[in-house]
Amino acid sequence: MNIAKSLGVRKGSWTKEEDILLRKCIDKYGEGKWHLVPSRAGLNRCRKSCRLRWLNYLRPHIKRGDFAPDEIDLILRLHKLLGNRWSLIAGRLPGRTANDVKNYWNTHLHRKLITPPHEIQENKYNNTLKITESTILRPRPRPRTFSSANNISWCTNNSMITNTLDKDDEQRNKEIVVNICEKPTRETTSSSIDDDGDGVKWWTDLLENWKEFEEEAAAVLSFEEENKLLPNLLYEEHNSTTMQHGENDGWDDFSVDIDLWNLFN
DNA sequence: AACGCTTCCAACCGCCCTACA
DNA sequence: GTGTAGGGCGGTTGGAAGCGT
Repeated sequence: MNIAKSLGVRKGSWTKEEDILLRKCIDKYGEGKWHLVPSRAGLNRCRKSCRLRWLNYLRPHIKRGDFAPDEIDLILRLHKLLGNRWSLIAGRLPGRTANDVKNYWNTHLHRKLITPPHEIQENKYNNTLKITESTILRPRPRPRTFSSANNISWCTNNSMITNTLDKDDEQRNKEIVVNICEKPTRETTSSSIDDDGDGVKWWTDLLENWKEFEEEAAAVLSFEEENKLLPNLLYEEHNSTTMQHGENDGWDDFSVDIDLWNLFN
């Protein structure tokens, strides 16, 4: 049963007046205590609706408009590393919200990744996804978040990574290892992007070299298996971050706080 | 101009995690 | 240990806007 409906809570698009009321309320009381926000602000909205409106639209410094090539590149790389953990990905893109990133992925990048480049070219004006057995994506296990750095122990053995995952997940985890070990340079990244100004070449290369990726990843994985290096690598990356408590500067809510940016540079 | 189809994105939904009683 | 409430997340939806015919 829909509680919102049963209580007569307003739904749908927000009006300017509602935005003003919500903004005033947050200015006055600060973020948090969302259950109190509707009454404090005088809004006939549920707490979740208020929170979402603030986080995705009203919060200061939110960037709107097209994604820059650098941002697209970062999204592609982070998605390869993290999967659909939009809040983590958005945390690495100043001014972008998880919803923005998710929407951008679903409307622009996802389709490109699952449609071969020549088909995109051919279907320039009608490149909708053909639903076939091979293009239907199975749902993934819901990603878990970890509340403290102590939980870095999740990677103390490789079995955790592959336990509950399907084949796609295993593939992605191989890629994680490749990413960590190779640390692709910024120069190669930028030049790939600049080739077409659209960030397309990077993933085209990835698709073309998929076999190589697989082979390298398999080799690295078996090496890891023998030497148990992955946990140490991650742990060192984690410890190498020198940020003091409270200095996260917007890089919030990344419990397994590997410095991802460093991984890419 | 009108219609139908597609794309985009703001907002909602349901679930999970954590804290606390 | 159990139940509950609040916060947060990813997946999905619905309507507006854009586009082609």
